[in-house]
Amino acid sequence: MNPLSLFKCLADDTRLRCMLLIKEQGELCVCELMQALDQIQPKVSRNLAQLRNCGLLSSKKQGQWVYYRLKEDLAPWADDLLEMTIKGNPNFLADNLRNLSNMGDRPERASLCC
Amino acid sequence: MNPLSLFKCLADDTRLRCMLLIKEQGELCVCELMQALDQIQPKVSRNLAQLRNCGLLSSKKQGQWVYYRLKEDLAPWADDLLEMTIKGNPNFLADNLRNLSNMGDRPERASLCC
DNA sequence: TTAGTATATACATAATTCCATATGTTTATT
DNA sequence: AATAAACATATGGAATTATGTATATACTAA
Repeated sequence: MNPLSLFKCLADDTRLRCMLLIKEQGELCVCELMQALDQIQPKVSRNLAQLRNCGLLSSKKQGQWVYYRLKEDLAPWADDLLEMTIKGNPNFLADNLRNLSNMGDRPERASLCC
Repeated sequence: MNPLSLFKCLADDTRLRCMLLIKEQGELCVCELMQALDQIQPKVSRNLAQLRNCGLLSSKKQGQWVYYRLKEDLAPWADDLLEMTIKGNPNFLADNLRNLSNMGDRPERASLCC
């Protein structure tokens, strides 16, 4: 992960919020991100695909849902950078996290039930 | 300094290298950055102006030269982020620093002579 | 099998960003 | 005063990026 690629990925509101929300929440599926960001599905999906292609996210399919999380081998400096961004901007995700917690019928995770 | 603005500023090769070089060197003038980056003057100048307009850099004129440095009140998380980027990518600036040290006739700084 | 939900992607267009060239301003030098 | 160096900026156009719509795939449930 070279720094220019990382910053290009983060230089878009949708992608930045996706990355930070996933960093905070561990993993999220597309429909949760749609709700959190209040954005239509193709927009969210397309940007997540881009983040995965750049090596920032990985995805796993579970039933009808696709969960995205930080790539397991993400460079430590990049991971720290995300954390620092969250810590340094405590209100940046406030609306998105509220939308997420207001979401009814969030999909159950394998990690929660097994 | 909101995170999206910062990442947009850093999502360009010229601007990213300018920021990291200035972070490392304390302050640099336009002609030094031209040499370090091997880029023409209007390109460097334009991007520095953008970084200043976004609140990342400040400039001071000294004789015929204009020196750029990190804005004094730059948010600590942003400053730390730059440092982390440098530390996490030790070779990223190698070529630029070599170009800089090969530069003959670097302007003398007030900070060095007074 | 049919219908519905979740996600991905193709395509055309809109919006943004980036650039080289040309030119202007300021300062230093002769 | 005339020339040159350092820097800034305007402009038109090129290139990149982002978007909405439409559609396809995969899975679930009835």
